Order: sequence, then structure tokens, then C-alpha cells
Amino acid sequence: MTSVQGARARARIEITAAIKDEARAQLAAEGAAKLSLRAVAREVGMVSSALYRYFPSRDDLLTALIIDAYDAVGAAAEQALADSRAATAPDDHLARWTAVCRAVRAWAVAHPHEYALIYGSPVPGYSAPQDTIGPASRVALVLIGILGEALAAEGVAPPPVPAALRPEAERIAAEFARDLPPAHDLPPALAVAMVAAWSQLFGLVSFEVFGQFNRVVEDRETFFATAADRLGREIGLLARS
Amino acid sequence: MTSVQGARARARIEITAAIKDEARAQLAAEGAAKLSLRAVAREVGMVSSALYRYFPSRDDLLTALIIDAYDAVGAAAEQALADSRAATAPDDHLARWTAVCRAVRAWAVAHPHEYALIYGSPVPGYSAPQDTIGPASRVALVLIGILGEALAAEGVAPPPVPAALRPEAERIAAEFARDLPPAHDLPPALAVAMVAAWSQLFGLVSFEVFGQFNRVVEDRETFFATAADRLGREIGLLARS
DNA sequence: GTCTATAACGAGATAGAC
DNA sequence: GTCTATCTCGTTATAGAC
Repeated sequence: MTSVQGARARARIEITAAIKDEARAQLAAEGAAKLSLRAVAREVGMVSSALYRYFPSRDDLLTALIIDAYDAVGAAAEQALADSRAATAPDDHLARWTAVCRAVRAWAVAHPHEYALIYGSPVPGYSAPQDTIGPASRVALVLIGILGEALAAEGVAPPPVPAALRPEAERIAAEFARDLPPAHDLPPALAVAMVAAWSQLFGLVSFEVFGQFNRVVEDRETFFATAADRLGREIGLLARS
Repeated sequence: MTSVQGARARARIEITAAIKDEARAQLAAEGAAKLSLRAVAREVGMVSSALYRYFPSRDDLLTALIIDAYDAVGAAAEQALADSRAATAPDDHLARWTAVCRAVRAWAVAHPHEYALIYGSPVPGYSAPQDTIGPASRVALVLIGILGEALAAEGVAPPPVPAALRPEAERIAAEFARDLPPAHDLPPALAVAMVAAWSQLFGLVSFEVFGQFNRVVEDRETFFATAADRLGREIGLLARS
């Protein structure tokens, strides 16, 4: 009994993976807007109606791909942080920040279509469900975690906040405190600076992945590494003492 | 004779505009990937083959929309610079920098679909021709112009360049010198810093326009203004003396 | 010469009957 | 699950109106 159920479950997992793989291939070839359940079904050798046993709708398939992509960058960021712990001095928070940034960029360059799916233009007619929020925040959580550690070790000096931005800064800090584990609490100045750095980091990545650096930047790895380092310093992370 | 030609030319301009307007409407509704010549023709009351008198192919229509969009942001940036000249002290280069940044953001927020067309995910199967390069650089040219002025007035202190980035910085500066009028020459340190700030600026805009700030940033105008100001300072623009 | 309309092509998507 | 009839698409050839 259990073996049959186990085999069924295994088959279901395999077929689900095959469907998603084919969908990812179509993402690369035609873009998210043209992702079609029928074409995916044809390619995996199923009839379109059979696909609905795995994904109730085209949007659900899209959601699965989006969650997978967010999880993949998130995992890359988390892995980079874990790896860099061994390679950096405990007080070198800036080095870990840049290591995570570089990992995000490396993943994006290696998976441009999945990157476009999550950080590019919204897919027309698709609105992301709540399920994507968790995976979507993994990268930010890693960065916030680094800042939290630096804060505890007095390794960060957040920049001053203009008076006009003060309410927004406090709102964002309160939001973090509400959604995140207490270890990730940040003072308002650091919380806003973090959000700004976060979006600027992805600005660098998007310009490279989307081709805006063509004919402009050649040594993109060095360019990015320098910019990420400056972003970390800008947020207040102190260089290694 | 001339009146006939004038009438023809006028009609041609009007019809071309109507086609592009309808195409823009479809861009908003279905996305660039699904832009269809037939649907545009149907909507403007023509038969699809007649469209080929105005645009030799679907890609040429797309190219026209892309150029229009680049020209629109570019014009907004140029206008913002011209306007801010009257409103700012001659030595306040930073104020003009932020004015231009805010104008770019305002245009993007007002025209999200056209923004997505030029700064979002690349359109699958479409590759931009050379004609887009000029319009695409207008915003960057405005920013470079501000830096050039600041440089001439000793109003900018570019950040140091790490040794590893030095060759790339010099390459970029040489590229600027080759492509741009001499008034826009920048030293290597300022040229790389400019490119980094440029991409980070659009990172802020893209995150807002593409919805990444949902549930994160509320007062987006203030948030952006502060970040743009910090970007200008980061690049070395000095606050007003 | 400049334009629009008809018709057609090959490829692909789609809906529904079976 | 299969098949078929009916859509859409980009594009071209052609013929006629102005």
C-alpha cells in the first residue's frame, strides 16, 4: 500500500518537475506572457487537460515558476552567506555583504529568464498571490540579517535620515519588526537605507541582465563588485578594522 | 501641388500617430510580447496589410514605440534640467541632479507600460536596432552634462577608484570621449561612478514601477527624493555651499 | 506614386464534439 | 484522450482607387 502510494507520489513529483522544466524552457524562448499550458503539455507528451491535474491554471503554473525562482536566488544568497562565514573575519560584515550581492548577480546572469520573471516587467494580466511573498523576501532577509549582526557588533554606522523621510523610516522599521524575527530588528535609519540599497543592488543587476550595459560596461564582474562594496559602505557597514 | 503633398503628408503623420497610439494601448493591455499588427489594424479601422505602408514589420512598429518612449523620458529629463536652472543657484549642481532624477521617476510612474518596454525585461525574439541607441542615451547625457558642469565649476569630488576597476574606468571615460561632445568629457573616476549611479537610479524607479515596493515603501516620492540626493552625493556632487 | 482592400500562405492556438 | 473545425497571427502578392 505505502509502496504504491510512494510510487505515485514519486511519479507526481517527477512529472511536476518535468512540466516546470518545460515551462522554464518556454519562458526562455517566448517569454512569460506567451506561456501556454497547451504548448507545455505537447512538449512533455501529455494532453492539455491532463496538465490541470498538476496545475489548476496557467497562472498557478506561473506562480510555481515565480516561487521557484525566488527560492533559487534566495538559496544562492543564503549559501553565499554561509560560505563567506568561513572565509571572512567575524568583524568583516562588509565582505559578507558583498559576497551575498555577488551571489545574487551570479545567479541572475546564469538564469536571465527566471530573473526577468521575478525582477522584470510584470506579466500582463497576472497578479501574484500571497504565496510568493515569503520566497520573495529571502534575499532581503539575508541582507537584513547581515546588518543585524553588524549592528549587534557595532560594525555599522547608519547614515542620517532627513526629517522628511523620518516617518517613512519609522514605518518601514516597524514593518520589519512586525514581520521578521526579533533578531532582524533594525533602527529606522538602517531600515530605510537597507531598502534603498536593496533596490539599487537590483538596479545594477537588471541593467546588466537586460542589456543596458551593452556597449557601456565591459568588465561587469569588477564593476559590480565595486558598486556592491560602495553600496555596503553607503549603508554604513564599516570596512574591516 | 504642394498642398496635395502637404495634405498627404499630414494624413500620413496622423495615421502613423493613430497606429502608435493604439499600439501603446495594446502594450498596456497585453504587453509587448503580444503586440499584434492585426489587432492594431482592426482597432484603427484598417486592414492589416495597409499597416505595412506605415511600418514594414511588427518589429519596426515596436522599434518606433521604443524610440518614442526613450525620447519621452529623455525630453522629460531635459525639460527638468532647463526648468531647474531658473530655480536653483548656479553652484547647486546637486539640486539639478535630483530634479532630473525626480522627473525621470515621475515620467516612469505616469507611463509604466512604456517604461517597462524600455527598462524592463527584453521582448523575446526582438533585438533593438542601432536607431534606438541615440534616444536611449538622452537621460544619461543630461546627467553627464550636469556632472560636466559641476566639474568645470569644481563642484564635484569624484570618489576614489579601486585599482581593479581602474582599467574599466578608463575604458568608459574613453568611450564617453569618443561618442560625446567634448563638453561632456569626464575623468575616469567620475565616468564609472556615473554609470553606477545611473543604473542604481533606475533600480529605484523599476522597483517602484514593477511593484517590488508594495507593502514595503509607502511615501515613495520622499523615499525616492532622498535616495536620489544620496546618489548625487555618492557620485561626488557637493552640497550647495 | 501612394494608398487601401482582397485574398491567400503556413504556422500556431482554441473550443467542442466525439 | 483524440480529432476536427474554426480561430488568430505575420506576411506577401495582386489589383484597383486616388
